[in-house]
Amino acid sequence: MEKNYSNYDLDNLDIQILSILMQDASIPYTEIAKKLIVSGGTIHVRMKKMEEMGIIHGSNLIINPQKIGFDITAFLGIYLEKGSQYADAVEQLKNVKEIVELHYCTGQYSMFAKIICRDTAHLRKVLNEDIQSLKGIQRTETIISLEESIRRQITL
Amino acid sequence: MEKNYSNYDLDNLDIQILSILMQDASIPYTEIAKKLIVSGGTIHVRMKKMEEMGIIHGSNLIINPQKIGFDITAFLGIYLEKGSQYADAVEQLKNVKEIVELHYCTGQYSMFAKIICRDTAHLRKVLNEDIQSLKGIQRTETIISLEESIRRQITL
DNA sequence: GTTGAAAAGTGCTGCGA
DNA sequence: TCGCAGCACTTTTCAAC
Repeated sequence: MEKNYSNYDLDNLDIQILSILMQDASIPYTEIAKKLIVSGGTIHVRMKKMEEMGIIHGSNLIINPQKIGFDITAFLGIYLEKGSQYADAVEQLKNVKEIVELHYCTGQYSMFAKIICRDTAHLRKVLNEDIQSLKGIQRTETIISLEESIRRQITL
Repeated sequence: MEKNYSNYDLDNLDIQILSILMQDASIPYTEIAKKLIVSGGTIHVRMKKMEEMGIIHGSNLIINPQKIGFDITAFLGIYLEKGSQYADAVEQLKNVKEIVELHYCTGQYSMFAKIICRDTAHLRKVLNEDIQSLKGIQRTETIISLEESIRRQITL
């Protein structure tokens, strides 16, 4: 499905389309076409090209977790017993639904996760029962977010 | 715009609509209606209600930053000289476009940021010139993501 | 609150330049 | 390769249940 393009054959038009759609994916193609002074068909062709290039991976709803009862966002520094257990740990952690992001990284932690829970009891359950009990995980450090001050997309 | 609803008057239908749309926001209402065996109009009414409740905040494109030349994802632990400088620091950090998330949090760091940069030179510039030079910021700790193993929405 | 259908607007495709 | 025009589909609205 994914064709072989050079990573950098995006022109100004492509970038401008992305910039608009990254802020609000529900803006119709026809309106973008008007703004950029091209036809709607052109927007369509460019979008299709960028999907084939693997730049665009679909779209998703921006929801506010707190409004549906998920009150706690936390970051988790994970220490592995051995670095070589990484691939295994990832597979196990994929089953923990509360993890929304997981990174393999430099620095003191072997891995770094972002998790979203309903309340403190839920967080404790996830930490104790779902994560710290996994094979290869030595210990974890928890950072709880008290306020999300900024949340946005990159600027092109 | 945002009406006063209790935070928990979501029924099963609302939850199911959210679950479907959170995975792919481009699925048409008519198709959701078929799956859940209700009419398209009902989906529309429910979505409007959830927007008014502030649960849904729009939609956005899922893009792959690496494919458009943003190769480095990093997390930044930020130490403030005084905790009281938080509000001020947030205002300043809003001007740093490379920051995509910023949290006020518990633990050793006063604040915690996620940043996306083009390359190591870009990262160094952002750290030295844009962030560490700001008033009130004592020092920072950088964690670079070598691989994003998991990236998904919460499961309802 | 839900339904079903009609009206308005959008996305997609093929032809021409 | 791009732009235009027609068709199919989706969203939105509304009267009735």
